[in-house]
Amino acid sequence: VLRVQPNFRSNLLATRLSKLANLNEHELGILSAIEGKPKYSFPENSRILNEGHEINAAYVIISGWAYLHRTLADGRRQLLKVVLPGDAIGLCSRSRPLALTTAVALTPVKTVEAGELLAAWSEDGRTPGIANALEMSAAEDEYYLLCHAARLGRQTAYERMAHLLCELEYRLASRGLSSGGVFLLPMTQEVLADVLGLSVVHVNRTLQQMRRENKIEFNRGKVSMLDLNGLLNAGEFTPPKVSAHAVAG
Amino acid sequence: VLRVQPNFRSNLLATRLSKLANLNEHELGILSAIEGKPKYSFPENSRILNEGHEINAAYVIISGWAYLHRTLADGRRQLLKVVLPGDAIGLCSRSRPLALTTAVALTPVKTVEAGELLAAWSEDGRTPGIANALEMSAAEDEYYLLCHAARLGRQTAYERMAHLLCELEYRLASRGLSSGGVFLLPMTQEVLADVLGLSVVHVNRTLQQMRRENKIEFNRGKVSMLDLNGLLNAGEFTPPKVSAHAVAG
DNA sequence: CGTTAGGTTGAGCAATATCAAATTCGGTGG
DNA sequence: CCACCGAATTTGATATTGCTCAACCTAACG
Repeated sequence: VLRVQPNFRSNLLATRLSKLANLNEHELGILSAIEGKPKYSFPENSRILNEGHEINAAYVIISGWAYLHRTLADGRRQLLKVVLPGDAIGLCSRSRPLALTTAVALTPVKTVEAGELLAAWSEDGRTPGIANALEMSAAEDEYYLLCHAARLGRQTAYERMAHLLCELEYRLASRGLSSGGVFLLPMTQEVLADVLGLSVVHVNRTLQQMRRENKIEFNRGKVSMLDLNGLLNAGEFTPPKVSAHAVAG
Repeated sequence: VLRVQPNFRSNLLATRLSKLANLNEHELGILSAIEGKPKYSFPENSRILNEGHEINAAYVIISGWAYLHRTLADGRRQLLKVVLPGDAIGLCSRSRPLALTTAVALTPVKTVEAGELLAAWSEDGRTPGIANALEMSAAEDEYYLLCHAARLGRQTAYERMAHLLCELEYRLASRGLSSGGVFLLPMTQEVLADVLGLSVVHVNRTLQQMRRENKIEFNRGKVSMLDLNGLLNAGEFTPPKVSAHAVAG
């Protein structure tokens, strides 16, 4: 059986960061060393960070998905960021940082500890590429968060869903985890609802409308975006452009 | 006539940053020198940054309010951040940065150019206090943006309004621009609607409900929060706590 | 097979949007 | 001082989107 898409990629970190800035051999070495470090496993639904608690380690996700969220007193929940393989959690340069949100494993998650990234970020001299790439990555994160706010504030259910799918596809593609609009999406409709600020029922109906219109397939955690252009248009998704520097191929 | 609250404060920047980290005399000197620099004026509704365009200067707002926003193809608009006196616009350490959102003057705005802040941020050795304070400030900005997303995604109109008013009061108070829940709010209901992801009419009705319940007064751009606790509770507002470090009084 | 989590469906409802008109308010020119 | 103007606010009526509740279905898994 042909695997449409790998669940696991080695070189995730280097793949991703080298698209954000030019990295030299030394820096690539550091990144692959980080990926080779011992793995920390977080079971599904376990907490990786607690809002308000001190952050003790910077992690990079090697496999699995996570999310940042906030919960209101009566239980209403809003996801604030979907964290993909290759993303960091708790990578933060201020001193004695407190977590601004709670982070939870959406699937079983494996991470490596990535203090080296923090070191490479501050010590500008010897790892300018990594420092640069991390800066770009942080800016992209901010961009996606801004988009998230605009989505929640001013888009309809259909538009939100389209925008989210486009965003995920785009982010996954840059890690080699999506191709041709086909990717694994390990989210229940309830989780989607809490990303998009909608009810489960309405998410269900929105997905059905997209299926009816032949925009997507979505079964057993696998999405196929049949009409990527249509969705990009409906959701008005625009990929991040955070710097005027070009990255050499 | 007693002025309830000053429109203009000298020492805005030093006031604000010294609440975020301990600053030495040298650093306080740098900050007040920045505030003394020549002013750039932006008329009401003029653009300060354009999304996607390169950022050429870092500004600090000395007087007036601004906002960051994004607009959809059909004109729907979502404000993403309200920028207050003492806040920076375009303070950004990556190389050749592009603006992630458009910035617009909500009122006439005066700024100073603040390249010194960028310099003080990177050159860690001699201005650790400023570097630290800027780090904290950036983290608080992120916190407010996360709150904004949660507000838009999962709170009711009434809760959103309560949360926003509490946030603004809190941020203004740290600059000496609010006391006892009384402050100037230079926003039309239409702007409030675009902050909160609501229609103007609904903003109007929500404000009226708050007036009826004696939670607020809001006339001619002046807000009095008559029941601060009630509003904190209704909006579930929590001030940012971004670091475990205490700041010496 | 039975159990269970997740997905689907229908009916009714609540929150909020839209539209259109009326009113207030702060200027501004006569 | 007054009349007028435009912007902002307010109001009422109606429409729509998306929510809630409850039932039912399906597929995976032990």
